[in-house]
Amino acid sequence: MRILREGMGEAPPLPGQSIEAVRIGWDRHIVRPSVRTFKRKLRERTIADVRRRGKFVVLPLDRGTLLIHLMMSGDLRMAESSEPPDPYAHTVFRLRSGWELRFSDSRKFGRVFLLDDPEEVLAGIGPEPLEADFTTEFLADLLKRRRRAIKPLLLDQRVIAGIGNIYADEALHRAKVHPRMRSDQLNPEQVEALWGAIRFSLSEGIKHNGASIDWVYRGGDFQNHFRVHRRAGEPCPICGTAIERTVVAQRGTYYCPICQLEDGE
DNA sequence: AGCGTCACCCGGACGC
DNA sequence: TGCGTCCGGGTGACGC
Repeated sequence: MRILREGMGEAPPLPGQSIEAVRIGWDRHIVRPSVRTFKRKLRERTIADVRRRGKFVVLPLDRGTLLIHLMMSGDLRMAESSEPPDPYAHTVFRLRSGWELRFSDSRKFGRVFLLDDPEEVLAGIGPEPLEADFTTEFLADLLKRRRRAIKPLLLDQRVIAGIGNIYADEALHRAKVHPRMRSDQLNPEQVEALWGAIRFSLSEGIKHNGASIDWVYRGGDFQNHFRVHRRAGEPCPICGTAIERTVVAQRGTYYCPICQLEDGE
């Protein structure tokens, strides 16, 4: 996990930083415990590590664990206390070092948990698709045991961790699988292709520091590498056909009507 | 089990 | 120019 630094110079590593105080500008950022307890408990705790599990940023402390879900407009960055305030930094961890960890979130959808045991929240999340144990056989078995449209399945965090709308669209296009195709209908070649496509798309996103869509700049530029997502009307990079937009499970869905045939074998 | 719908939030795009 | 309205992103609650 990399925490971007705003402005010039290098931010100190987060592990080892101790929290002096927390400022909360939007109470509903804090899911639990209550804002009051959250602030009190965090004072003088030390951040021990920076990890990721699914879409959560995981900050193990000397006692307890912070979980932060950025949703789509959230952003974590380090800034010195003297730097101009960020009007969207609704939750700010002031550190003893004079630095701040700012959770900026213009649309206020993000959420923060302080838990004694992070498994209270993380236990329900599916396997990590970039881990070695996420094999094609594992994916094949998982898809075979369910009968639902492949795209909502990929988005279901209980099934596989960390795939969002962008990555589902990109992976399905790369694997040439129609977003509405039933998961148990994919043939072995399609499963193999999807396995690679999921891992490739997520790795690309990480390599590019994620995507910045709309006006919400989050440091990354993966949006410049989308093949289909948000590209309705533009040519498919494989066959040149115009990319189409449809809605699958209430989510905007972009696909190539030629490469990703609904009943295509 | 899995689908549809709604709520949450707000900047930008669009229409008048 | 200044309004009003709609959209979308991830998730959870709720009803079927």
